[in-house]
Amino acid sequence: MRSSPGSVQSIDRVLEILETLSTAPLGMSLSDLAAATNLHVSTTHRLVNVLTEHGYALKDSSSGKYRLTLRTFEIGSRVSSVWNLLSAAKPHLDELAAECQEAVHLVERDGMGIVYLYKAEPFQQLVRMSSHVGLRNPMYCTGVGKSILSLLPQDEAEEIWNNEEIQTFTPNTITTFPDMIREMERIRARGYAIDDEEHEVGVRCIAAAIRNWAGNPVAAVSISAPVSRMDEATMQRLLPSLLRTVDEISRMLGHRA
Amino acid sequence: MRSSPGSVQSIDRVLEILETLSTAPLGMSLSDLAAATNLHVSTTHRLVNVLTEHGYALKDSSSGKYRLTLRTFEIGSRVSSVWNLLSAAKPHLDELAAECQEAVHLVERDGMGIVYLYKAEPFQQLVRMSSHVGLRNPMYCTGVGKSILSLLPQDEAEEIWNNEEIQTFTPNTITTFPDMIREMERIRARGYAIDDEEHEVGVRCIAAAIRNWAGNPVAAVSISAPVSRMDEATMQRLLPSLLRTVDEISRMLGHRA
DNA sequence: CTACAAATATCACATTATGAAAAAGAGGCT
DNA sequence: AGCCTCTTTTTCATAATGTGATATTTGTAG
Repeated sequence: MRSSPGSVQSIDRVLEILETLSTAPLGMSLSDLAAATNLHVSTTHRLVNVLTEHGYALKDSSSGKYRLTLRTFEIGSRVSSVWNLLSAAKPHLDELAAECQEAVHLVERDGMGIVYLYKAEPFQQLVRMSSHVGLRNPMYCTGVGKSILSLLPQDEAEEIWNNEEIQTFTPNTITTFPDMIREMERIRARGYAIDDEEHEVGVRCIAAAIRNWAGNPVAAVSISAPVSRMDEATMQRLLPSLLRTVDEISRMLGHRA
Repeated sequence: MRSSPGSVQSIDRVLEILETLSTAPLGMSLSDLAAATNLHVSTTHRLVNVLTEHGYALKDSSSGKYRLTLRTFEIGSRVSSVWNLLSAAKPHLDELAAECQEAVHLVERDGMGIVYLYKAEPFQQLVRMSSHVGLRNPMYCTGVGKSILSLLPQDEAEEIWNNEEIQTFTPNTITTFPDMIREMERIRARGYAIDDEEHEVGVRCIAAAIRNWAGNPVAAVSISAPVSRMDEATMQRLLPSLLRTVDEISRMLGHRA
């Protein structure tokens, strides 16, 4: 009896182990791992050993705990879209960050969410921001996400909305679909999105989408700053640079306006 | 009959599929994938579907080819050592790159090799260099690798050497162990390593190791440049900054001199 | 419309993964 | 030391699981 069409027990389990290990910065003992995954110790041992033999995990000789090696990092960096986007975008993003003297983010759409691919920060601008390369966030609560969402076909946007577990991160978070539809119209009308403390209190950002050769919004760029430094006037001042940057990157991906 | 102790066929196979897909920037059709992995189409289909259902791969609707999503990128970025090192090192590396106006690399040791974690480049300094974040290289042919190797216990260094398939990348590549032992002594004596076109013709670099709380050389930093810009005088000029940088990072990891 | 190729689904079979139980290690306490 | 407890590793009989030949569907080109 197979649980669902196209499911292989041992693989389901080993992937769960991989993901569990990835969230344990200090590593996990075999029994921790078995407890966390609800697998028998014996089974866990066998599976984590397979990961070890393939170089994905190792057993720290001093602590005796299992943790991930850089193998997943290596493979993750090879994902083609990372390459394509980063090589096209990096110089532009560094330039934008230097020009604005604020943190600049590049994200790519991945399924129902977005993943941060790059973060350019001006020197010593040490504002604590929860974003970092590799982080996955939903679309509805971030400037970058909303800018992408607004350019998708309505049914696709709705599907993404419905698949998301809507959380109220701050008082400003958009939590109903009608509100989001109005927001998406505003974004399309002005050509950029604003995240006004919708995900993190105290952080405001402006964002715009990058389009590929087919015109699809595959990625986005944002400029983020504490509200104190990001008032209406500042946003208007930074906007042209942001829009120029996403245009230049879009063109490098083959987009024709 | 199990092929080797601690081996699970379906997992071995799915990992091979994952790795194969990671090297195919344009994606692969099911039959391509089956051919590349020597698996039956039917089996390949089942396994790649498991990856798809877990969000690691997707089937591009226009081309019909399978490729990896950003899931591995996401998980790879969570690997704890990446976090620890990068957060400690990033500002120092950016500063070093700005100061030297040359490309700066941060690598971490992973098993028998090194993996590039970060690359800081001064503006518009577009020299083609094969290195990029996520790349894995052997130790014997890179400055960063040699600087780490030189601080390992002799038996460990020898084990790494023996496990490596030694390739002659350039006329300067060190290809015999006695030569490497002498080189390691030189590196220990002066406190830094030089890669004098040993991996790539035309690229010279200076490198030094980062030590953790236990004194182990877990990572390294290098400054790379075309030979034309990296003569003896330049190296002597850049060295203090490099050594100061690795010292600062080592201290942040708890190393006491 | 037909033919061919590629992708997906089905299913009987035995190979393969499973987990109980036993063995081997690693500390901790008297 | 020696004993006890907890954790990790190995073993092995069992049947549940993954396998791949075959069938079906889908897609593409002539």
